[in-house]
Formats: sequence, structure tokens, C-alpha cells
Amino acid sequence: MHSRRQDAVVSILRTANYLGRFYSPVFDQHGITSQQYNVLRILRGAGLGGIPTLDIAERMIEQAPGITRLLDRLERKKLVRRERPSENRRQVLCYITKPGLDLLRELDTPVKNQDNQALHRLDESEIEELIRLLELARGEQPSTKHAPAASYQ
Amino acid sequence: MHSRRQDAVVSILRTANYLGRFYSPVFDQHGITSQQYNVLRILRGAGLGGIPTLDIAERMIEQAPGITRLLDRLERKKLVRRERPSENRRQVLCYITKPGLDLLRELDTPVKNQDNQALHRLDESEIEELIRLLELARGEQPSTKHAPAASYQ
DNA sequence: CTATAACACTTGACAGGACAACTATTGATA
DNA sequence: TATCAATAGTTGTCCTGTCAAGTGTTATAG
Repeated sequence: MHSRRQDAVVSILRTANYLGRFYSPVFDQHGITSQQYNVLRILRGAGLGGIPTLDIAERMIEQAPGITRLLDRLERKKLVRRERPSENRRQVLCYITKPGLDLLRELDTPVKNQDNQALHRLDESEIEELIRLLELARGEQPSTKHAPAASYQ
Repeated sequence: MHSRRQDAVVSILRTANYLGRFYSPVFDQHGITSQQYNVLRILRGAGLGGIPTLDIAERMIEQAPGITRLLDRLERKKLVRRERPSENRRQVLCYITKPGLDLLRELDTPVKNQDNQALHRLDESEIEELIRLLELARGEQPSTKHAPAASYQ
């Protein structure tokens, strides 16, 4: 009836929830959400060349419609700029603005603080083991060392 | 700059996301969502006495407003019944209906199947270790054996 | 016994994720 | 070159989650 495997599933979901709440005060204080922060980080990473809308969606593991509207909100806050280049009028290139970069810089330290405090009960080897088990859980090949993610999600 | 602790956080979030997508087809096929399923399970667990709205919210680790509206939708589908008892007209007791119980019974097998397939790459000792590490991650005292959760979340 | 606090929600407004359907471009094919 | 398919987004709708503010009900204190 009741399996440990199911307990593990529940535990993963609860922990994700817990972590969301752990980080959210940092973003709240600056008037953005964690998802908006992630998009801004992706845009900062993309640099001056900008990045098409759907490429952002891909890096976020999210569906396109959400990204369009999330960008709408960031644009309203002047943190992001979008333009449809005349060479290829199908896609929409997205750029982070100066105020966007400023906001990210303000957030760098507090976010890093949260990163360091998160999971503080786990030591280094436990962190590695957790990463390995979660990769297995997602059906991925466990890797000894990971390429850096675009952002914290 | 970039820490393994942060990788672990990202990994937890991604895995939760992955699991959500893993289970959702089962619920989709029966016209409910995973959250609605969770509430129905809680109501089934509560039995004939019913359970107040906020008690459901508590077990779901969710805010009250979401539960009120979720119950509205379940009531529209006739899967749930609510009443304000005359002894204490402040609270609203929620009950699962016959159709609600029938739906849960239909879902029992497919959900159990998903439970068994989820995390199939992990063996028993890895499941135990994962549970332990996640409890630590949430800052809880690791427990050798857990009380069964009300539902999969 | 009446004002006030505490309780148990409910409502409104907004961000986010998901799906389906639609629009506008561009590329490919006949 | 006219047509059709593929690409890249956008719009509409729905469910969920959160916060703030409001309603009705019961308990408490003066």
C-alpha cells in the first residue's frame, strides 16, 4: 500500500517547496519573483546579442506562453527590452536593460548568501551524494561534475 | 561564485518539476489535477466526520485562499460537499462525495503504478539515503521511519 | 451586556505554469 | 510563383499559489 519510494517523491516535492519559500524573501524585497530573477540572469548571460524568447523558455524548462507574459511584466518594469529584428521578423530578441543589470547586481550578494545558507545541514560529500541521487531520480546519467546552470533554477 | 550547494538546490527544483510532469498524465486522464487529487485523498482520510477547510490547507502546506477556490472547483464537479454546521458556524466542514470516492478508487491503481515506476533507477538503500538527505535539507531531524503522508504531496 | 479580539474563512488582484488555438514570417516545393 | 509547411510567438482560458483586505461568527474582558 504505502511505499518508501512514494515517501521519497513526497519528500522531493516538499523540499522544493521549502526551498522556494527560503529564497522568496530576497526577491520579494526587490519587487521581483524568483522566475523573473531567473530570466534576468539568463538575459545577463546572453550579453549584448540578446536572446530569442523561446530560447529563454528552453533554459527555464517552461512553456512559451508563460515566458511571453513574464517578459511583458519585466518590460513594464523597464528591466527588459524587446525588439523584432528586420533580418528575421519571426523572432523577438530580448535584452536586459541598465536598470535590469543594476537590480541583478543588488541581488548578487543576498542571493549568494541564501545559496550558502541553503542546505547548510549537509556537508560536502552529502551534497555530492544528493546531486547524484537526484540525477538518477530524473533518469539522467550521473555526472561527476556539472556544467553550471544558467541560474538557481 | 558557483557552488555545488547551489547545484543541489537547482537539482531539487528540477527534480520536483520532473516528478510533477511524470504524474500529471494520470490525473489529466481523469479530469482532475494533482492538487485536487491530494485534497480528495485528505478528505477520504478524514472519513465521515468531514474536515474544516483550514485543516486541509495545513496538510497541503498551502495558503487558505487557494484551498477555498480549489474546493469550489471540486464542489462544482460534485466530488465534494461542504456545509456550515449550526454548532460552530465559523468553520466549513468538507466531505468527499460518493462520486469523489469512486474517482479515487479508479485512480488508486494507476497512481500506485506511477509510484512504483517513479525513481525506478534508485535501489532501496538509495531511496532511504535520499529521504534522509532531503530531511536534512529541510532542516528536519532525520527519522528512521516516517509516518505515512496524507498523499503523494 | 457590549465592545473587542480571535477565529475561520472568502474575495480581489496578481504572478505563474499548462494547453489549445491563432497570427505572422520565412522556407521549401511543385 | 503560388501553396503549403515549419518556425516563432501571442492570446485565451484554466488551475494554482500568494498577499492583503473584508465578512461573519464566537469567545473574552471590562
